[in-house]
Amino acid sequence: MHEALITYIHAQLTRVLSDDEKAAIEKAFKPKKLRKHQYLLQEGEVCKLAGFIVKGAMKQYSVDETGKENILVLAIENWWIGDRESFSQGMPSAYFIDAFEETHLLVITKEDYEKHLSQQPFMADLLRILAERQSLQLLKRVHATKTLSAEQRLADLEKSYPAFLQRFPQHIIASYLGMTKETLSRIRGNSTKK
Amino acid sequence: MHEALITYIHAQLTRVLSDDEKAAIEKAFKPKKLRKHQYLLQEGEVCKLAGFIVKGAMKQYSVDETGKENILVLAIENWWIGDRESFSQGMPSAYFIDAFEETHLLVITKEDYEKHLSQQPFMADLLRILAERQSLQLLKRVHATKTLSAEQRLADLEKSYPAFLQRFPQHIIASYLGMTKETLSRIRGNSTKK
DNA sequence: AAAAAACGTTGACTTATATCAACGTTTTTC
DNA sequence: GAAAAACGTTGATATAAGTCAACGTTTTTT
Repeated sequence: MHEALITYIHAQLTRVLSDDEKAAIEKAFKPKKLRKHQYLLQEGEVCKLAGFIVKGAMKQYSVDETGKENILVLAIENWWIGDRESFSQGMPSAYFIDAFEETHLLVITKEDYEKHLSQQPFMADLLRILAERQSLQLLKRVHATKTLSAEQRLADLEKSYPAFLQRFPQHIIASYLGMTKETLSRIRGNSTKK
Repeated sequence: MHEALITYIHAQLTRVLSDDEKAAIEKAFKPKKLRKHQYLLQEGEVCKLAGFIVKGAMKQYSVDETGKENILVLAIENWWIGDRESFSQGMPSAYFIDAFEETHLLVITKEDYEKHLSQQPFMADLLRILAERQSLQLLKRVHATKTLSAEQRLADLEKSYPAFLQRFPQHIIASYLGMTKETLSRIRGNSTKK
């Protein structure tokens, strides 16, 4: 059940976990299955769960006045999902998170984290590593949106996260990249032709 | 000399530091003064220093083919500065970092970190807290550039970091916000008039 | 204090991307 | 397996913001 997560943590820390550490993880994280289109979080709710995706695909997005979805985060196997700000500070979320396919998660609540993992020193390291990596990725994304054209941003995604392109339909990718589906369609036409 | 940094760390950790911990900080961080326009880092170099700004103001930016500066990060007192990716992975940086005013830093090298701070458990917590905060800020910034107009982004900055607006000239702010100085000028005209 | 550089504003024009709309194809639902 | 929904493409048009250029003001340099 928890092998995927344990393997993942092992890889992040570049060391194996002790039996105690594994046991703590198994106690803290509970399996949760979401059907396609099911919400993990809705705007206005406090995010009670942080999840590790064992299988499936999810998206995090906001919805504007006109009902348009604006996709901020895409996540597939071996990614984390959840609104961290809402989760850690207990404030209402501005986002929706839902399953784009049937998705199998391992989720943890704040209470289970406190109870089983907060005293584990390896967790401070793991959380630091994950936060640092995420902040590097996001800085690149800020830089990309400031400096690259729509076409270059697509090329960048193709290079950095090709899996997303196979996994999500174009209108989702377009929103993630900060352009309309029409623009993405035209851009793809160009680069395929050349 | 190091009081500002110690006070800052104290605030982040929400606990006081022991004399030992303070001593480790004082050994690891060295004062460094930069004159106006002096570089801390240039594109292509490996970032050897991470700095805490005691007094002054700095900017991190890339320069495109046409010579245009694209400002990614602005930092003033009590902010950190440095290219983390280059610093921690030893790769050549894509960015310039320079002092916008005469600036007084406390800087640390990787070697001094390893020697004096890497065994200190409080550092894992501090680094985690900083990385988590940064990643929340960056996610907001990604969201803002995806969903807000130039005018709304300015309003957002006025609300979130008013100090920047007093500290940096408009063409710097404009670049940081991802617009031209002309657009910023016109936008300010609008909101002032109303 | 003069000269040079940096800064901010305004106008005319351009451009990348958005919007709106129509239509064919594929996938999902019941 | 028929109906509905989701998806992708293409065309016509609109628009926010960029570019280029000129000019006055403020700040910095020497």
